[in-house]
Amino acid sequence: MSIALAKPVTKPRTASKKARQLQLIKATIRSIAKHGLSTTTMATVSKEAKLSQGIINLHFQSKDRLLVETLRYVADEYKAVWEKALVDSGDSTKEKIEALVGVDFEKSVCQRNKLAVWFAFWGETKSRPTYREICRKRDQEYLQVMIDLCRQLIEEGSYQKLDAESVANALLAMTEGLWLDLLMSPDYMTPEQACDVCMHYLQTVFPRHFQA
Amino acid sequence: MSIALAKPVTKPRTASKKARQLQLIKATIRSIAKHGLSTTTMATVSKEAKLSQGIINLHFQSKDRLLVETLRYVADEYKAVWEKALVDSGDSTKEKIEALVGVDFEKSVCQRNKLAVWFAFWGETKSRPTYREICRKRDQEYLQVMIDLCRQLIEEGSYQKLDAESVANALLAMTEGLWLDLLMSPDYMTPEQACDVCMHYLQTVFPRHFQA
DNA sequence: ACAATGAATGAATGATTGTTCATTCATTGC
DNA sequence: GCAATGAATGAACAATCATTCATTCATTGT
Repeated sequence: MSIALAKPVTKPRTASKKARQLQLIKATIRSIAKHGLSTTTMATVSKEAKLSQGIINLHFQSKDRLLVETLRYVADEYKAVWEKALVDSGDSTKEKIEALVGVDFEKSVCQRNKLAVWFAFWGETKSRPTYREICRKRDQEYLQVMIDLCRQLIEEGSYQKLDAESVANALLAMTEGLWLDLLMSPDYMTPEQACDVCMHYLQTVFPRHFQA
Repeated sequence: MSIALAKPVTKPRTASKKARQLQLIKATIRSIAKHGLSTTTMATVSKEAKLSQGIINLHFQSKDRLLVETLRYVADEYKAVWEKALVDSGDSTKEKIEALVGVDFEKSVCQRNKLAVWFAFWGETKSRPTYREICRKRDQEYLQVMIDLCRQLIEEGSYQKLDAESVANALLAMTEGLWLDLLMSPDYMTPEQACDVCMHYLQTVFPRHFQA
């Protein structure tokens, strides 16, 4: 008992740089979700992280860099999740598309805090080229994979009338629009129902692969 | 000549309350599009309106009210435009749906400044109930009309497998997602192309009404 | 003409915000 | 054990911001 109590009287004040930065980024996500981007301050973030005022400038130099790194973190995490889902999925084109769509409505991606972050930064893209480029990159990478998969499925199923790019664009746009519903009206629709809306679209577009 | 010059030496300083408020709201829209919501200040707005600092508090009491009234203005304008489009459209259900979709990609609605305003406020909805309610109301009113039209078309065309609510939700989500593309990557897609993506969706869902 | 009205101004004010830095404190190597 | 190191603190500072208000000025009624 006395041995067990001996150490933890003083809390360790140091952590590795990476760990502190991650802690601050996660606090930023919570702060944006809780207060909005326009009222997220150095104080709200450091308070959320239960650390002192100066800590952000120590690790990120400025508020601006913290915000950019937060956006980059969410974007990288998103990419990592769908890349893993592709690897883990079945080999068929249909299963890969299914896995990709599934990711967008999965817990780690489709939680309101994360959605709030996406929309917060999307709202600033017109005036902030840095935000815009990060967001566009995310979109383009995902879109390219989806286009390729759709093209493959169109060949496999001889859906001659279909244009892969249009279908992929429609699917991606639909997902982002459904995210807005989930952010704004979480009581109106669950992530599962939102996913069903996308699957329903796939059924009507690729009837021979996706059937009810 | 001397008579023509006599008057306009001094500019009129007074305008009706409504006119000034509208001028300030339009300046707010431009400021949000140019600087983003989080760096839109009383100074950027009054400067954009070419009026003095104190003018906003005179007409709107606070910055907060100005922002809420700006959102309300954009929402009301949007509703007015689609209600007019419905009245002006042909009588058939198909034409009404077409008119409704067309509005979303029409100049007055689908300009980047307006889109920037929508996304700016959407990004804050999680933390600001007032914003959320205005945005939800807009969504719900439009959605309800679209659901009713889809239900009618499903009956007319005997599309037994279709669920009106799913189709309307998918269409609305797609539109909002396409708005994001138009805001972020205006060079990748034109409003006309975005509209085509929606029309393409309608073709696959209601093949007997919308054909290529 | 002139006074009364109220819209508009912009300098001043106080509150908030991002950033800095001298100091504190836990950790590491000797 | 004892310096040396550098992570972390939080009070202090400068900059920015929303708001106020005494003053200016165009308009309207008499």
